[in-house]
Amino acid sequence: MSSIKKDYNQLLETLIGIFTVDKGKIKILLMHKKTEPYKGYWVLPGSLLSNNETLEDNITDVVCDTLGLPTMYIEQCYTFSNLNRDPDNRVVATAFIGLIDNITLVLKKQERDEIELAWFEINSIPKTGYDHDKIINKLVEYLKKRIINSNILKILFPSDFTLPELQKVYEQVLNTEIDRRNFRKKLVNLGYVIDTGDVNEGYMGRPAKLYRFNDELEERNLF
Amino acid sequence: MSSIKKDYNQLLETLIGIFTVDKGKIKILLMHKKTEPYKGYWVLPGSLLSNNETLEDNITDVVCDTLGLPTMYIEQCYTFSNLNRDPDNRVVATAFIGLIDNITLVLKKQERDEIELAWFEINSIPKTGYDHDKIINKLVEYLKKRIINSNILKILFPSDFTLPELQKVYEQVLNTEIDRRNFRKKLVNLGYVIDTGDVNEGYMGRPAKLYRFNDELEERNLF
DNA sequence: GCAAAAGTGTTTTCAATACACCCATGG
DNA sequence: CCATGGGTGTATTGAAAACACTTTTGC
Repeated sequence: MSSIKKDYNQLLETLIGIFTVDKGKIKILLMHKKTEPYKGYWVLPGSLLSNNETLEDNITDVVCDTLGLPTMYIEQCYTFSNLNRDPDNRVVATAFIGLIDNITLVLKKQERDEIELAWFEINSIPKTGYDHDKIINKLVEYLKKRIINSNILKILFPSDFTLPELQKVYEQVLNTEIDRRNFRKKLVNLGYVIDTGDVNEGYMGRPAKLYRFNDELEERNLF
Repeated sequence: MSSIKKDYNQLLETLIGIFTVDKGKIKILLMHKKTEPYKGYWVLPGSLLSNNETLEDNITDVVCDTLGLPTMYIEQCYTFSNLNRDPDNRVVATAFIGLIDNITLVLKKQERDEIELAWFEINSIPKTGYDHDKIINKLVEYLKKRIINSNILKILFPSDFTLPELQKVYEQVLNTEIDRRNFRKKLVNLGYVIDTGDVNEGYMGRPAKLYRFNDELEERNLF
């Protein structure tokens, strides 16, 4: 067995792209790297897999313990195995997406200072280390597909969102403009969202009504 | 570095579910295991990842060299990392799907005899070794989603298929019955398939017309 | 001529699209 | 009262769904 392990010996790491929506903009959480290699660049949070944990356990620990974030919805996306992803070792990386709504997030943040984290709009990714630009691209495309083909937006919008905000997300994902009246008709008339009766005051212009997703609705492609 | 490798030292393997469609039935290719553990059980083909290859290179070699099959369309699906997947070692497995049309397949098969392979309908999977039943399930679900959300059926039906055959595939994937007239209307009237002018003779009943997919059509959810 | 399987047309319903004006708030 | 952004209704088009009979072949 030990002879086998010499020829077949890779390191395995997890990486996570944590996404949220802030004022209708999809954002990803990146970490500022403080050590070489790629010191000063931005990278996806993650860690090496040890022998006594699953990939999912590992990435959950990264989110909760290392980043100090609340537990959140996580999905595995893709495993990257290019030979020179990491300049020092052969490291295979399994990448995840994590989703957290903006409200839950604000409540629990800022418990730790030794790690510098920042949110970036997915169209304005800063200079990244390793092959993380490629991985971020894949994660963003994966997220977009999932938003279109499933109802995971419920996770990013647990309650009390406005239709203009939701529409902006769909416009980013679909890369088109959507007619406001038709968007509203679709979501409200087909029963995907429910009027909470509250409105979103304190912004410019007429206050927007607040909605929540209808939980009883089956998963279906909306667009 | 070597101290790190002691704590973080996993084996990584690839596995592949190769799918085809035969007379409207979706089938998966499994391998009869000739050695312990799980001797006599059926498993997904695969191999351990060595240090100088990517997962994709590795699984392509399995398909072409080990199984003696033609190169085919391959997609990565999921990475399984449960601690006791393999009774002997900690092995993390990245699973792929491969798609091959029945015609190409028949032409190139049977070049090797030392490996026993067989096709199984996805609703009649035999007794499997390791956690491969769970992995097969995931691969089948992944394939179904991809069939619904993309146009990969073009790969399984490169040309000259009948609409009743294609309909059977959709019925398996969607787990519903589809009206023959509406199915035909949708695919033909909306330009997804094109009448080749040939027919499928030699079977019972009226011969079915042969179609091919319209290559110029954009990816879209049909159902 | 009978069994097996495939092809065909019409009507109704509902969602998709296109499009312009009015309303509520903050400053 | 004006700027900003949000809400609303109608008409048209096109696809989805429901539904029954006829055609071609093998035996």
